[in-house]
Amino acid sequence: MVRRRSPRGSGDRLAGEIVDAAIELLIDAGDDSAVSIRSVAARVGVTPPSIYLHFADKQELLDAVWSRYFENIDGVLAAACEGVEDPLERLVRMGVAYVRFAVGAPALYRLLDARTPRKDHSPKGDELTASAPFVRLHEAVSELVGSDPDAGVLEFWAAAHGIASLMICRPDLGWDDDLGHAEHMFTALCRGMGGRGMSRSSGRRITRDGQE
Amino acid sequence: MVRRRSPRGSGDRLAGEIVDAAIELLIDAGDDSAVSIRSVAARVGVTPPSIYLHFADKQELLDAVWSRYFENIDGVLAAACEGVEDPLERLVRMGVAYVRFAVGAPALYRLLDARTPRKDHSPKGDELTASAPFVRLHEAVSELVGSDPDAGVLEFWAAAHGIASLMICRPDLGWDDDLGHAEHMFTALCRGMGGRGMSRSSGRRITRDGQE
DNA sequence: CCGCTAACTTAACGCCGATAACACACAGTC
DNA sequence: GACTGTGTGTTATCGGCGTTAAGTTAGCGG
Repeated sequence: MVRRRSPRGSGDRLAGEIVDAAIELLIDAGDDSAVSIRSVAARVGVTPPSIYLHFADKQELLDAVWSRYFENIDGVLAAACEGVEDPLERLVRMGVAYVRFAVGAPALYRLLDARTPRKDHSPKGDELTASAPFVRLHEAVSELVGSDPDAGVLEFWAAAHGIASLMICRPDLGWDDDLGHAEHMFTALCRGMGGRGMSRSSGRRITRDGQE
Repeated sequence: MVRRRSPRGSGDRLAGEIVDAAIELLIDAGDDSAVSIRSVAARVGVTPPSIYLHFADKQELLDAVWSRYFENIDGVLAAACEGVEDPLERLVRMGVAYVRFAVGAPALYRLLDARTPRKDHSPKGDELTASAPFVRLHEAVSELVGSDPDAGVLEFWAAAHGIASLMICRPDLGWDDDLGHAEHMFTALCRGMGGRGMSRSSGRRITRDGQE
């Protein structure tokens, strides 16, 4: 594969093509084993070291792929609950849409936990809290629950992720080939959250190691 | 490191030592990158190809590691809800215990979804359904919910996995360094499930691709 | 046309998972 | 006690991986 050298100012163009190529490889193979620096480079029509002009290492490339992929989620959530007023129903639909989005491109979705957490990097909690899908969920949760909607969003997301993750990596568990389980779980979760005055803290503090 | 050859009958002894070594490496490094066929072999005191006398490939070794690790979960669940009668409370405690178990050894827990699903392997749904932790959860869910406890268990597990997975690979999300979110989520989920007569199917069928 | 530097290539390092071919020690047989 | 088969490993090697150092080429300002 041939590829003309980028004109002087715009070497960054290659960065985009690299991300595109990685996404295509992930989707085609349905498996991250097909994505190597070398295979991505070959697909773009360039030599492997060129990748490093634009990404510090492979993980940074995969982060970029994840970002590009995850940008789409907000549109999906918006479409899922369009015209639905009831906050519980909105949440259930968004949850189901999230799971559908995830299982629709498993190899891409799995980038979420494929990465080993980097210790060096600052807490991105704020950046998440400010993201479009988060605020969208936040609205609905706020309407549904009395107190601590932030916690509700996080837990809702965790539940959605759990379903998506298990459906992807343990498909042999009786998911009935549809999203009924997802819908059922979200309904239960939202009904439970919607209860009046359930506070998050039960008084005692539950530590990670079980001590104290 | 030296190692005497195993006596004639018991070559399988090495298999156990290999699994031990892999577990130690995972725990020490907190990261699967430290586990290679070579590093495991070195730790056992053997050459790399010897691994293949006992495991077909690296994935099979990791599966064995996962099995050994996951065998402990039933004891953890049992201990967590010992003496607790209320099924909702039992479930919440087991859920919290599950998450604590997972985050306590993240590198080990992550083996659950590190593996790319193998297409060739038969549905292991039955084997899960028969497993000790599953039946333990099943009991509690059955007491709590009217219909379809199997679905309840699966969804409960998915929620637990979601929390654990996110806490491990996105520690920067405001988990408050305790398991309060887990407890809160399980409480909500169980309360929602415990409701009277919520059926799983809503009539329409929710397919994965959103068509029909 | 000159020279600078952005954009990319060539070559190589060390590690990886995996395999083929070989070596050795012990068990059973005669 | 020598013979042989086989379980239990080792040696040597393959191709691929992520990554880096050093070299090359092409476009743009002067």
